[in-house]
Amino acid sequence: MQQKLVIPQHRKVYEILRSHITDGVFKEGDLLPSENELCTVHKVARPTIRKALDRLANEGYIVRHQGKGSIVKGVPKGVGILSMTGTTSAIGEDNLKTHIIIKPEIRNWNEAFTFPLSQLELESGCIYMERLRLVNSKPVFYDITMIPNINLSRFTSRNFENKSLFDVLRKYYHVEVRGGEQKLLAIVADERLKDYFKVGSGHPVLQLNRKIETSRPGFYIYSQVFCNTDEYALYGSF
Amino acid sequence: MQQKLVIPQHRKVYEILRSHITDGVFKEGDLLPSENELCTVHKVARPTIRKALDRLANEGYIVRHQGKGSIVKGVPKGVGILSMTGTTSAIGEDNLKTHIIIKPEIRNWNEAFTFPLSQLELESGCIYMERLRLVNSKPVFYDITMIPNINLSRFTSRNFENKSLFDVLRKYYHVEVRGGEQKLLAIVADERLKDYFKVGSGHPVLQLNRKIETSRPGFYIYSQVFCNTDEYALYGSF
DNA sequence: AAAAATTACTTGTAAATACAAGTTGAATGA
DNA sequence: TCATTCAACTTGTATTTACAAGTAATTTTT
Repeated sequence: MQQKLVIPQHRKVYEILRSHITDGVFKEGDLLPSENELCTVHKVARPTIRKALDRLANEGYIVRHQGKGSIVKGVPKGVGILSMTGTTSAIGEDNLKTHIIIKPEIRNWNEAFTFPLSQLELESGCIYMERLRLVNSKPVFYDITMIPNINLSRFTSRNFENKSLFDVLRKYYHVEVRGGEQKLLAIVADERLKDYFKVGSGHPVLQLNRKIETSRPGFYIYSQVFCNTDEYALYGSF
Repeated sequence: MQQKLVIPQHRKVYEILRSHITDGVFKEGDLLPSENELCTVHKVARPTIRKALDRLANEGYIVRHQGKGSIVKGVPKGVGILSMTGTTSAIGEDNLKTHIIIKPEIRNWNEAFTFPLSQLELESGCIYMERLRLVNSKPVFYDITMIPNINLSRFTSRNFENKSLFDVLRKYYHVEVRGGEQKLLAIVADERLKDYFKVGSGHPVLQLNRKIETSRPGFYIYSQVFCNTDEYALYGSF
């Protein structure tokens, strides 16, 4: 089966306007050309233009005001760790340092935190690693990552110091992250976390259990992240 | 200024179909009546029906297939509280009971948790309420909600027991939630939380500070939610 | 000069019409 | 019987037309 090769007009207009916003041709606060102007420019009828604008408004690129016009709101703002895949993409590389606690090694697994595993995943074994992440030299994240050992040759011999795991997967294994699910809870630091985060007894810690979908069907990445939110609260937008 | 009293047809149709899905009249997997059938039933033209269906599809209630029809997908539940606006939409009405701790009342405010306030918001005062949410008869959420007192006539006299705040805002005030931002952290239960959640000293609690955007420009809802994640972890997909 | 009305825009809603394109099952043919 | 064709659906795209309603600046009136 072929790709749909005819791209509808309203989609073309959407793509054009969208790129004009992301590229800065239209900046935040700007008034978009009126619907009728856009009609003549793109040589389509108003409902077609409106369909494109509907989508832009829906995605947060613009806000429309009856009687005034459509005002550019800019690119929908950055998503924090709660809707992102890795720590690096949320915090940024500059302030983030990584200590490898346990280098990637092949293990058996029985379960991935609270997520059930498929037969194939169980049989393949997992690549296990533990990392401590420092934000501005302070330990904030401690994460355990488990990846099914499927088609990842020489993975355990790669170096992950100060590198994004997901960049490696994308670059060398063509595995792209698509989304995922996560469970959040608050716990009390155990001995290990007290040691890593250098905190006292009874210290609250935020825990995330995540199952991350990839572009490879049936290939999931499991990770468990512990956060010390004393100084850095987790941020997310939706 | 008056409320907008004329509700557009496409909106009415949307509300009807949506409630039919949430109430189980249409169940998951069901085939919705065809667009033309819906036209005759609701006595409107097809573009009007399509606009209602567009929104339902966009919000994940239905999936449309060219040549086949629109298939009901159910209440978009995949998204938990982390990407949703209220507790009700994440947990579902059935298992959720609400105790009003402080009924909506008008107050002054100096700050909204960690979020800065605009001049207008400060001058308008806020509607303040506190609620305890029970999931399967166990206290799990305790939330403080602050809403700017702008154009919300008779709001404080409404009843919010076991009702979704956001449904009320949508239905009676045409305020729709667009998105928002939130900060998450883990804390130790204070005396108040220990009392509400019936937990002992040193109990970890998950705290969310949220600023929620609405369809009204400049109108934000602020809420602070405390969760006892002992039995129910917060769930989210991205 | 200040208030009110007008006018010329803007977006919002709604209908009627037409055809394209995907799906399905029944009728038709070999 | 089996495969093909066809007809009758479905949703998708697009135009044209019309009017409602909000906004803002201009003009007129007071």
